[in-house]
Amino acid sequence: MTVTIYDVAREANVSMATVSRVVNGNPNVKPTTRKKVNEAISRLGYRPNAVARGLASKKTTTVGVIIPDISNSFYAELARGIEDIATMYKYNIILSNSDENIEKEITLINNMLAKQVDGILFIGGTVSDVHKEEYEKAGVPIVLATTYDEAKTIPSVNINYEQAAFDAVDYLIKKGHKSVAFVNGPIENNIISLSKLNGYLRALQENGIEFDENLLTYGDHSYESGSEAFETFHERNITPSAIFVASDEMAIGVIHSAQDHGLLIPNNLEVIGFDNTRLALMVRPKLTTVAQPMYDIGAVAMRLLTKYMNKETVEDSHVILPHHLQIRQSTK
Amino acid sequence: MTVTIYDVAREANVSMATVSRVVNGNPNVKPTTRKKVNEAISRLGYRPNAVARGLASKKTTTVGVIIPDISNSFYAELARGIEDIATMYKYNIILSNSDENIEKEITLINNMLAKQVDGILFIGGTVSDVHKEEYEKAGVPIVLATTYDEAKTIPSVNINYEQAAFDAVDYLIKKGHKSVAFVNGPIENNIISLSKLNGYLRALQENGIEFDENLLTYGDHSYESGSEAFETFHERNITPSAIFVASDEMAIGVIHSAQDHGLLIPNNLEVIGFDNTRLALMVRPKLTTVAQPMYDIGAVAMRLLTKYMNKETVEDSHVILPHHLQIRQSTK
DNA sequence: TTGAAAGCGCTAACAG
DNA sequence: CTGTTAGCGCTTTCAA
Repeated sequence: MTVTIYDVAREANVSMATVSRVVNGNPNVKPTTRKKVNEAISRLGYRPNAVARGLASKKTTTVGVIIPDISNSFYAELARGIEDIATMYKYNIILSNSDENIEKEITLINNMLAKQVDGILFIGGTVSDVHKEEYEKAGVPIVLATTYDEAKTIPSVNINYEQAAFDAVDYLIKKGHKSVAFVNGPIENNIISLSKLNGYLRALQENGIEFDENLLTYGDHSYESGSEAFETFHERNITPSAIFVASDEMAIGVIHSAQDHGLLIPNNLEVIGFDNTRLALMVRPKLTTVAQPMYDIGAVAMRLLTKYMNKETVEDSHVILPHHLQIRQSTK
Repeated sequence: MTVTIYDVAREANVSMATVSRVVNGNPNVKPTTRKKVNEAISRLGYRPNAVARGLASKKTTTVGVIIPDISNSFYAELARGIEDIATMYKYNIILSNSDENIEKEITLINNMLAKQVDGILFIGGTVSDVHKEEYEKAGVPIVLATTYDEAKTIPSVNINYEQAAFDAVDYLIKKGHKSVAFVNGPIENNIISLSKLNGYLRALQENGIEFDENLLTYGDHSYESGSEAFETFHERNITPSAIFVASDEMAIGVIHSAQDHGLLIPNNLEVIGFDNTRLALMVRPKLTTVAQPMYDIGAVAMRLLTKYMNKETVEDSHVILPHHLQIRQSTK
């Protein structure tokens, strides 16, 4: 039923080794022989069995991608970058959602390792000691994206989140705002949210503004939690003139909630989001936001992983991609 | 270096067959033996090699998913449904983007087949005769989602797109609109867009309204193309009082463009979108739209595929999931 | 330039 | 209940 390398060998009157050589593009094959084999291959409709190949060669040309949630447009964009580069380098991707749940993550890592992936891309989430242990005994290269381990021992691709948050808040303060609120993402166990917080704090400090904890609240990056965040400020009886929000979707929630309270954006309230997802352009007023090159982060991370998998020497194992403040209509 | 089933067998003083049995949960193992083996396994940190297993058993517990574009939130949501069910049934997913490009699709199918996937999920795109040929010689089950083949020989999961479009347009007409415009998606080679067009046409006909080709235009489902579509109507010097748009993102483009022309939504113009993506709730006015259960389509398609892979009998190979008109603020 | 042969790590009869 | 023995389809020395 299935045609194997033996069938081709017989059909072409050569040994299976020769067939293997032509299939793998080994140059040590006489052109005549190569032609003969290729003809046999197409005549029989032979398709090399990647599983057998993987077993024999110990390479599967498959990488595991652990991503928090593919239905989140931020990660979806990242995934596209990963996949495009993977395809370019002839790798396939096994994609799994972790929901940033440590147990799931560990299970996924083990599952992927069992499938003999040649490398793993770990997106978002926190890198705990448990992860590190797994990675050490993994025996395949790992690259992190939009996250990093505290000790920075694992290669990673990120932007400078601290600086990015600083830039946004500093911009607001420099425009004269004295009370800039901040709606951050979940901070427990999240090194990225922590960095953003640090950037916020530093911007206050460098501008001689004292930190007011009433101006800080948290959401889960959803639109709804953005609305709730604004309500929280409202209930606290504080009316910031500017709000920096840790993601676009939440920022839009904040804006709509503010508008429901009769505020005009940006005249009564200026808002800056984070990520620069497609969403930022699809709302009115268009959202001013910290632009993060999501596709590129995925692409660069995958490229980095290919280097490790090919045992190329890597000059920079901790890539920081540029970010910028994309000014639009939610700020004056 | 890597610990194999042999190492475990030696460590536990049993044969490799016995180890294989306990690893695979075969009941024919004396509890004492099982315990002994399990201890050896954890002592050695043994992890079964799925590639070797796949070669021997001819099952990889991996399915291929061909999707137009994972960065598109519609497909991303669908992918999440697929992945969740796949995980539930212990399958992994190899995910690849096709951009609805036939050549890529064929390449992907062959690549996945080479990797010995146990089944394939084909999302969106057109199912041509070329596809069918590939599928026939594939030897593994295929399920289509948000598309179907003309002859309906391949199992599929969809909503009734014709009826869905009809419902939206009929709703508009019944409200008194005499000229309802339609911004459709690309129609060449796209059976779904075609169905929507048929639904639009039928709604006109059943309500005794003559079709006016000036009221019909096309976009590529992007926000920008939605804006352009409205401009097209404007240039044609026609001012529909209601527009049905084949996707939410385009609908929002239409709305913003209309607003830029001074129109009030929904007072001067009513708009209905399609899909009910998260987006529909994140704009003001909130978008009235045809709700399509994206997650469920993915989930059901994956479930259907598992049935075929397990050779279960399937009662209904062409699943039609329910849709409904979600009324919000972009209609009166 | 080609072939023979030994695995890769596991499953699955078949015996016992 | 357990062990023996063939492969699964391919890559990869090693010889020739």
